[in-house]
Formats: sequence, C-alpha cells, structure tokens
Amino acid sequence: MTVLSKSCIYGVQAAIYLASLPKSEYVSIQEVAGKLNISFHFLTKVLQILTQAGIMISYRGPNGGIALARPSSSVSLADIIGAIDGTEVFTECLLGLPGCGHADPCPAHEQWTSMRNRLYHICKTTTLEELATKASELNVRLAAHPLVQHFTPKE
Amino acid sequence: MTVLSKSCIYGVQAAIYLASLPKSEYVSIQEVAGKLNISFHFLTKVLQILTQAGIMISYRGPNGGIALARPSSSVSLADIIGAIDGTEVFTECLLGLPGCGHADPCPAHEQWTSMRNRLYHICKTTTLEELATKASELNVRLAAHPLVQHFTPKE
DNA sequence: AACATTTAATACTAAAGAGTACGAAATACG
DNA sequence: CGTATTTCGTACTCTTTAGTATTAAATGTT
Repeated sequence: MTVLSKSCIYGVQAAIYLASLPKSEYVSIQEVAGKLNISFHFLTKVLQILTQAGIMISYRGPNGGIALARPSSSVSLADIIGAIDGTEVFTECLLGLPGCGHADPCPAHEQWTSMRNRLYHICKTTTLEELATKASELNVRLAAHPLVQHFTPKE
Repeated sequence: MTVLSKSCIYGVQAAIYLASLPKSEYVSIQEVAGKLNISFHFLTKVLQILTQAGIMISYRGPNGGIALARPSSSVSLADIIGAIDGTEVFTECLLGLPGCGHADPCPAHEQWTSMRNRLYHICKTTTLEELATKASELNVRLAAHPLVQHFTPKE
C-alpha cells in the first residue's frame, strides 16, 4: 500500500519535469515519458487528467505537447494529488470509517487527524517551483531508472 | 489510494476489539467479524497473518479462537501495520523512486521524510491499550456500520 | 490538398487487492 | 470413538489499478 497511486506519482514527476525546464513551451508527452522512463501511453492518460483539471494545457499537432497552465510557483503538490488521486488522503479516517469525525471519532482519530493536517499543509505549501529548483540545484533524481539524461535538443 | 489496505484496517480493528475486552480469553473469529461487520472468511485470512507474525495466538476447536499474544500495552499500531502491509509506508519515497535517500534524494525527499518519521513515531508509540481505552471511554465507534453492539455473553 | 505529428478517446489485457467458498486439521466433549 | 466447533490452507471469483494498443481529432508544413 502506497500513499500515492502510480498515476499520481507519474503526474507529479511530469509536472516537476515541466517546471524544471527553462522556457515554458509545449513539450511532447513522448519527450517527457522518455526522460522519466514512463510508458508513453500511460503518461498520456495521466496528463489528460491534469489537462482537464486545468493544471496543464495541451496543444495538438506538430510542435504541440503539454505545458503548465500556471506559473510553477502557484501549483502545489496538493493540487496535483487532488486532481489525480482525489482528496481522500487528506480527509479520510485512518481506519476508513465513514462518519469518523470530531463528533463521532474512531479510536485513532486524534493522532491521525494531526498527522493528516500536517501532510496536507506540507503538500499545499510545497510548490512545483520549489521542487523543480531542488531537482536542478542538487542534481537530484526525478526518474526511477537511469537518471534524467541531458537535454537533447529535440532535433 | 488509502494509507492502509483494507486487510490492515480490519486487522487493526480486530486487535483493538480484542484489547478492549475485559479478560483476554480466546474469542472466535466469528464473534469478532460479527461485531465489527467484517466478512468472516476475509477476517480469518487477515488474522492468520497476525498469528504467524506472533502478534496473536490462536487455538482450534470448541471454545478456541484468537487472542492477543502480548499485553495490549506492548503492541503498537506500527506492529500491526508492519505485519500486514509491511513497512513500506514508513520507509518509501513519496515518488516511489528506488534509491531515494539522503545521498540521492528526490525533490520531495526532505518534506516527505519528516512527514514519514512523524507518522512512524505516532504509530510506534500508539498502543492497542491506548486505542482500546479510548474506544470504550468515549463510547467511540470501531466498526463501519451500525456500531459495536453490546457484548452478548457468548452463551 | 496531402501528409506528418501530436494529443484525445476508447477499448482491451494483465496484475494486484478484496472478498467468497470449501475441505483439511486440530481439539473439546459426550 | 464419533461429532461438533473452530482455525488453517488453498483455490476461486470479482473489482480496481496498471499498462498496452488502436483509432480519431487537431494542427503545422509542404
């Protein structure tokens, strides 16, 4: 059991990748998938979700692709997680009890609520800009396998 | 995507239920499943895991059942989660990157590590005794559906 | 207008999680 | 010894998530 689904992880990775690019032009999903070592088709589906959510914009045809719809400083981790996995992680009871809340708490309510709120706070205040800066500053890894390779100008 | 699997949630609920009983005798899985509104067969499989992990002990035959192997004050939430879902939640990178760590961090490493450590700390220091006490003190709910009913002496 | 490129949409396959069923093994009790 | 009770082990089904494939729609270029 993981906190984020695979779809969500891919979405976050792609978003960070876009945010880390110098210019904000359309980048083909193929390029992103290649750099991040993700299945192109699968990533396409994930990015469609982010596009529909208004987090990214897409453009079809030659030189088309996807791009962040807003400046990376105004997109939070929580935005992306919310769009793909939903807000469940930030709101649900640890034990999955439907009506768990202040009025009718489960035995783990207090501990978990404080936890969850902190998680939400961190995700809400962490922006793509911040993550992208770290990624490039520290030469930090983004992709699973070999590492993000050098940018090869698209042709 | 949830933090804990259904199996794990059921395991935790059952453990709290056992801990909340006055005496620590063998309780049939059927009784536990009934009180907690969980499928008997499914709960059986989950509790087998906890038995194999040494957290519970079982006894077959008439008047058999399961019981906590140790006093409820020495069983932590983390023990149960670890046995059923594994320690992944407490150790894994948010973005699921294999070698993510201090030496080779992902962009979300710092934030997530502090989060995770706190989660682990809370789960490690929260005992079944504590949870069970809350459950009975506050007349707090444990099961999803109707509510834990009154104890009906087993015969 | 024709063609190449790239996302959108849909459908399909594979794997994992959740839930069900049933027979085998252990044990108490008459 | 036989029978009822209760966990153990295995196998099966259903649902969700992950991943693959294919066709349609949009758009720039020649």
